[in-house]
Amino acid sequence: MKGIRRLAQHLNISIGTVSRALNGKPDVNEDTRRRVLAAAVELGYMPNQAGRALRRGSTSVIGLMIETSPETAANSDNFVVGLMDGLQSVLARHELDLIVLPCSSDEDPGNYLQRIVGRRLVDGMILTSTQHRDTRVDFLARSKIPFISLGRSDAGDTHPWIDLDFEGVANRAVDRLVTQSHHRIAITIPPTDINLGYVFLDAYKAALERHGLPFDPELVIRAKTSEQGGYLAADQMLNMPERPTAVMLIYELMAIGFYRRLSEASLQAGTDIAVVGFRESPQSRFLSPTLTCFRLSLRDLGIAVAESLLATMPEYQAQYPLGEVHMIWPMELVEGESDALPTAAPT
Amino acid sequence: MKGIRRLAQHLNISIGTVSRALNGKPDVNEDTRRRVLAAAVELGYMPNQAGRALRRGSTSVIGLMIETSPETAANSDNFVVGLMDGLQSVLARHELDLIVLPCSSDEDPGNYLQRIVGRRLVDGMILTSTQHRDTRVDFLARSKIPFISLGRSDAGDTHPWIDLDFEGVANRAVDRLVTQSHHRIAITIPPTDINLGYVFLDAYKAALERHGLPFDPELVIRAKTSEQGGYLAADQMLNMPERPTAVMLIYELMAIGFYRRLSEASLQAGTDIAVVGFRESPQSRFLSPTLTCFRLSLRDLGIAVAESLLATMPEYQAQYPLGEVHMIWPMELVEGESDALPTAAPT
DNA sequence: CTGAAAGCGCTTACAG
DNA sequence: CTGAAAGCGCTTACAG
Repeated sequence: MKGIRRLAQHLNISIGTVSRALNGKPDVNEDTRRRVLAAAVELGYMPNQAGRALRRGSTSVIGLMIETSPETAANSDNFVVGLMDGLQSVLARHELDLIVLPCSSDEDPGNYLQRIVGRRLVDGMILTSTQHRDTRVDFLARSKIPFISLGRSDAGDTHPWIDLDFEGVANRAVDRLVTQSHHRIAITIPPTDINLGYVFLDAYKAALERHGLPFDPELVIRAKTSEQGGYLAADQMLNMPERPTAVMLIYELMAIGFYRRLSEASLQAGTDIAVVGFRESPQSRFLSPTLTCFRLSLRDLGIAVAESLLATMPEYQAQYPLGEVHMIWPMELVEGESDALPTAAPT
Repeated sequence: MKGIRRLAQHLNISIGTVSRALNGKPDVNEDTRRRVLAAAVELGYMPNQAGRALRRGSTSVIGLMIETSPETAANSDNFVVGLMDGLQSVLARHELDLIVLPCSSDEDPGNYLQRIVGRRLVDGMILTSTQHRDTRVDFLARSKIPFISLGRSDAGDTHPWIDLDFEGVANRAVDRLVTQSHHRIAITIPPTDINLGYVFLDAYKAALERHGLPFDPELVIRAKTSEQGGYLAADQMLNMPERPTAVMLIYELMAIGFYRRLSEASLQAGTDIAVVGFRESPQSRFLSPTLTCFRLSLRDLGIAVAESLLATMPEYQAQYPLGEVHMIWPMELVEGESDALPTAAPT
């Protein structure tokens, strides 16, 4: 005898009553409920997930899909782990559990997701590393499972998403650099099909145009979003016939490699070339020079993502009347030393 | 009509035969099997996890528990994400899925684990951030669920574990520094009860003793395993009346903050103070000066962890006859510039 | 080789 | 307020 049956036998009542007591149903004698709850703790009873999910038709589990290929591992994980606490703080209100679903580099993300969703492992999904053309989005929309993506895709506003304010970042970075008299401003974008690369590039072009600056495709450097990518980006820039005087890095960790390459050329960020990073991180504050970048609260973002997901789930949408969320998450400029040119470069 | 029933109806055969065909049972007509497999793909059928798990009594899911408090998030995640690909490469052989179970900072890790295991969400568990006195280990041992911990605990060899070679690292680091004529060698250890702090400290003491150097408790600096922790550790060292000439940092990211504080004092690692980091990471290679540290393959470690876990599971142990694994994972010295003192300090 | 049936551990209408 | 029973979607002895 095990599970709820054992508990019921121990108390000498039916399993139905035990279940009702445990699940907080109203029509249970208060004394019975107390006895059941006490016995559950005493015997360490936990309802079997499979039995419960099968009967209920839902799992009370929300999945967060990440990719674990060595490249993405190096970047996005810090970001994603930072989100989790915020996500869980919302989900915990409703006794929903968060599980992270890592798609290995051996498996196609689309297939992986199909397996997870097809098996009904989760009630809702959160996607990360959204691609420009992302088949996962189409699949989830077709399969009617509640989901939200962290990042837009070319599917536009046909599904819930929250994305970082790449436009704002590009605008303010370019404004700031132009004010410092820079007019050859490079950017790095990821070499993959991740959507943020597209968004950032467009925003950069628009910002240049606003300032009447020409767009030079040579100044768009495709580089891995890693320390090494930063190193190689710096290398590429140093070898340009007409060297840019400023650069915007799309990932904060790239700054470490970028700085390294500069130092090998006896150059320094801030003094010899202006560098603006993307997301503020512990690293950015302790690098020398400190990195000018943009701040956001990962916890608050996690909370917003979770609430926006719940807003699409029938059982919870009354509590989160947000509709289908399409949201740009603001980021705040943090001034560092990396673009503080003491004397503005002459135009 | 849905699930396996729909598939069976579509093919006009019984659900039993469908199940047997899908699960590769031998007593199925090959033609029938082909038709079933084709129809499953066509209709996008995936067996419902709850139904399958309930019937089988096992989930085919392995859990990897991590902690998502802001502090641990900053460190261990890079490490853990790096493991995942190796873990999955082994688990995939047996159609086992890896899920990551993040314990939020609001919840007690022991309670969290009890909930997960009690609900039978997974067939086996991998623990990380093993504490010196780790109640999770005791709980898992009592509940008879297969598990392995990444890191030893004070429970000793009563359960499977794989741990990094802190002893070897401490030995080689001290040897190397002593050869460079250092005799005041500091170390940092985490301010928490995580077991690696204990192991590292013991190994450090033993290494000093081997060289006939006195142990000075003042040289053991408790510092957060973060950039900021590194910064504060450097600060503390600089203010010591008798300043250490070398330091071993227990986490690689601490070097960034450590370097920053040195640069604020117009000092440099390698020239003014020898720094040895712990695990090699992309950062360590791109810092200036590059960090002397120790290399390991996270993928291979992940493979070893997964295989050692399977070795404890009845269905798989014949394929992985490793017994109960207690394993120290070797690490290889990577020479950097951070402890390359051009002129040895006089004794 | 295939089908009919039992049963995994729950939750929840339904009777009483 | 409680109990007995049905049934969620599977897998697997058991018959044939």
